[in-house]
Amino acid sequence: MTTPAGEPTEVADARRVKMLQAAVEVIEERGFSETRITDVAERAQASPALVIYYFATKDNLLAEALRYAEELWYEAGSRQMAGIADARGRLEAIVRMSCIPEGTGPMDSWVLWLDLWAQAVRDDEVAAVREQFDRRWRETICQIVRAGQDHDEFSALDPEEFAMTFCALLDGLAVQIALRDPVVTPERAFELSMAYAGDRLGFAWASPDARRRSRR
Amino acid sequence: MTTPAGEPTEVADARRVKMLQAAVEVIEERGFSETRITDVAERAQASPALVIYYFATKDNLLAEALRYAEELWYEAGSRQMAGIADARGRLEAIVRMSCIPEGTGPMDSWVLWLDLWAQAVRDDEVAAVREQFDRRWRETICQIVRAGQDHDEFSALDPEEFAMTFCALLDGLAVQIALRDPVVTPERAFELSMAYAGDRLGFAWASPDARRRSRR
DNA sequence: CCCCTTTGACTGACTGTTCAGTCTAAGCGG
DNA sequence: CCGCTTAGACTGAACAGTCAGTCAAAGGGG
Repeated sequence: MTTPAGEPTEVADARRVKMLQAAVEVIEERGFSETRITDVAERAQASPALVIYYFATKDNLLAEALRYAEELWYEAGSRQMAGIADARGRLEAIVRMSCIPEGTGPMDSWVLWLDLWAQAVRDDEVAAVREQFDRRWRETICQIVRAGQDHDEFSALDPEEFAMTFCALLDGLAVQIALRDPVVTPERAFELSMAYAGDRLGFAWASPDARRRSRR
Repeated sequence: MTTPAGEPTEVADARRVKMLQAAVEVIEERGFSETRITDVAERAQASPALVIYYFATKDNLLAEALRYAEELWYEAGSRQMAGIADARGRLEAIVRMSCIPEGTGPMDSWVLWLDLWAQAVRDDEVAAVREQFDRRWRETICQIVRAGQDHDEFSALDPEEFAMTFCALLDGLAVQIALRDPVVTPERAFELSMAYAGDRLGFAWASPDARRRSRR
């Protein structure tokens, strides 16, 4: 066995996290397949050999880095929603987070997800991370919808179906945002998402172009 | 200059296309970054050096391969829509094509698009291909909507806005389909897309679970 | 003979991984 | 308190393999 044995020390654990953090950053900058162990090692102030010492193989390092990033994203989501009582507000918070990059933490954009998807096609380990992430994401939406329905904030519709469609919409918009499409700006994506949610869930969403709508 | 000079011969042009076709196939099988010149050369029954002779660099080859694939996809779309008179039918045809893999030609799935997106983040040439593709795709949807509105098939809404949202929805669903998500099957994606379109554009879409809906 | 096409052989650069061994700190018998 | 041992953390240097791109030369049609 080359990996650290038995119980991980606190020191070793901190190192591990530092390397994962570094890996996430490098993947974002250079892309998944262009990420070299040396880059990660440099950023984590360690030698390439040490990185292998901790993660055994490059593939494993990258897979764990994606897992770590997913966890970060999810925690950020929970933090955004915390303290918001009404379902509509929670939905808005989460949509805003998903559309408008904030620059908090190492996940300042969706570019990582594009790499994740591309890799998930052929890499089973990455595919598992992707699937779990999507499941959790849909489940989060589902819970918000159900809570809103219980408090008569939202109209009665199948939460599963709504989540499936809504998450797909958010994913699709996220692609445009990540690739900086000149037409689909983050703000526009946010408005479109909320307009859809308001329409389906039955709440009024005051969009900036509400004037045009109110005329009809 | 190492590339074939002046006017391309018919023979040389056929070779070129064969190589592009081969490249697309290899990219689909192995992924963009794992595609080696040797693989493409082998499949096109040529030597690696000849591939370089035609395309100068690997990056150029791959970029042109993506352009070629985009063209194929677009032609397939036109073929699907040809002969369908009503806008609703054309929309349905195009959504079906985008959701349900057919296996016609080298584009038997969306996996290529995931690679395209991931590469577009850092490669300007690929980014240009992506942007053009998206623009054309949205424009196609726009035209269908406008045609439908002219014949009073569809209700009056902003075609641009609809196209933006609808294309994002299709993209998001395509991701799930390409990654074979156990929940979002191709048929389900097709139904969800058409349900959304019917809802916004104001036509009745008889979904398989129409019984449940008609009860309320 | 000339020019375009094609190739096999080669190379130079890159990079994941191994390995032999160093350094540090803790455990422990005396 | 001291020396000895052990184990984990860590590293520099080398290895082995890969792969894009080069080049000199051959093939072949006009």
